[in-house]
Amino acid sequence: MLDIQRIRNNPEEVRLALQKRLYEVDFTELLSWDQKRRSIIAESEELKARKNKVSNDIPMLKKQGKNVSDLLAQMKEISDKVKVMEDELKEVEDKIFNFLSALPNIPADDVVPGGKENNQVVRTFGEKPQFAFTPKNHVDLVTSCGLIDYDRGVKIGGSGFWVYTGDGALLEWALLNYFITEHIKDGYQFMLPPHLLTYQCGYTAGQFPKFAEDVFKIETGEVNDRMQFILPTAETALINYHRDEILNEEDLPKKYFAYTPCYRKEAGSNRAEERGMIRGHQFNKVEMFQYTLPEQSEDALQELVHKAEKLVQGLGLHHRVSKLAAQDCSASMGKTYDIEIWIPSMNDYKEVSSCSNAYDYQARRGNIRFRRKDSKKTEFLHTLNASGLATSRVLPAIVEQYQQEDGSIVVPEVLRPWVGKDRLYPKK
RNA sequence: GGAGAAGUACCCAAGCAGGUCGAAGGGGACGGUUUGCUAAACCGUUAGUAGGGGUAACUCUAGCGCGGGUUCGAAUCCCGCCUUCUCCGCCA
Repeated sequence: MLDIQRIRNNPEEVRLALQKRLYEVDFTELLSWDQKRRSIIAESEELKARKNKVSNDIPMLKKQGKNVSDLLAQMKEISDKVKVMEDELKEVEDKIFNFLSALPNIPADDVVPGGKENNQVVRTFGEKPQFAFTPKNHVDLVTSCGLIDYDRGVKIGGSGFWVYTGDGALLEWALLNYFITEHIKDGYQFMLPPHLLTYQCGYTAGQFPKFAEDVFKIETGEVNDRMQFILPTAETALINYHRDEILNEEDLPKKYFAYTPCYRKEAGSNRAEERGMIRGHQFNKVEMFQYTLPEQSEDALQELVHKAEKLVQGLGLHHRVSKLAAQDCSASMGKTYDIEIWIPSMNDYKEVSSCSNAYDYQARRGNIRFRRKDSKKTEFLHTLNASGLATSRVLPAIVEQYQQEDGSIVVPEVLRPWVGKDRLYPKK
């Protein structure tokens, strides 16, 4: 949600800022609604003030034995008038709300305009591994080593699902344990939220109303504000944890992380190049989340990016960090860095973490504020989220980057305590 | 799943046969008097918030779980919903 006051005062500035993400918007209608809204309020409140005053006087007049029937009739008239005005007001406020709800966040000043093609690689870590043999792709590797069962995954869950089996499950679980351990070391609080969320959660996060088609809804409610859906990311839960709250300045920042599976429809995105576990309807992710003071969110974003990178580095995997161009940032976010991991068989880098600063965009939608210690004033806080990490591309990267000529896979050192093996071999 | 009860400000809690009730009382917090210091005692302050108008002082509107309705007037009456608690049943 953008601040309507900002649009009211500088419509052109906001329009140009949104244009950076190739989003065209015209505020003339909005501004006329805004004008109308305020004039209705001014007029109806004046009527209400009068009505309140007279209504208060009526018992006294009655006590004095005066005839108040004229007054009652007058007040009835005013009451009816106010009612009509309030209907009008609600109508125009709905229009304003719907308009504002659909607007994406304003990109930060240092975010470059345009689409994906303008993303900038900020830094890279490691080198592309060179193989003295013909490397296999991750689908073949995890299948031959018995780590993932794709066929039976589809059999029991339908297209886009897989099953982690045996050492594969251990390897997956080891990754999650590794991430969790690191976040706890860094002072983040571990959270396990519900996986079913209410409509309001999706609204606050910025997924609704525009992207409601991307999530799995469950049957219980058809009406928008009663429906529940399965979370597409733990971010959706964590942003709502402090919804409608006023935190104290000294309690910020709040640093959380959560593990949840993530469920996404991914409708229409089944591309041949994305076979395997690169894109599925369900994947495991540990998500970091921060609520910060506005003046600290920039540093917090850097911290999150470094934390995500450190996790990939700890695994010894070649990757790079990209700063996204305006259009490639998701709607709620003002600035985003992606950590992208090298997948040899695809000859490409794939996102394993997206680290974003939403500034006050989500806080406005969720009405999440804090109180300044000195001035006692309330302000919207800033929220940030970063994957740390999603496993569904880390595991392919591990098996591909660590594969050996005999088809076995070396287990990254940091995972060995949990996997209990240092190498995984193909089944006969 | 079935049956009851309840949701009032930071917390507890009165009000609920509609009319100075934006709300008694207590606790807490804050300020003060007293005091060598602390405690106690006493006095005082204490909705927060959102929105409208105004350069401002200030002023008005909304608000007693949420949303509607009745009425000149609703914390109080009516309807719908949400949440919590208790009891019964069922179950990992």
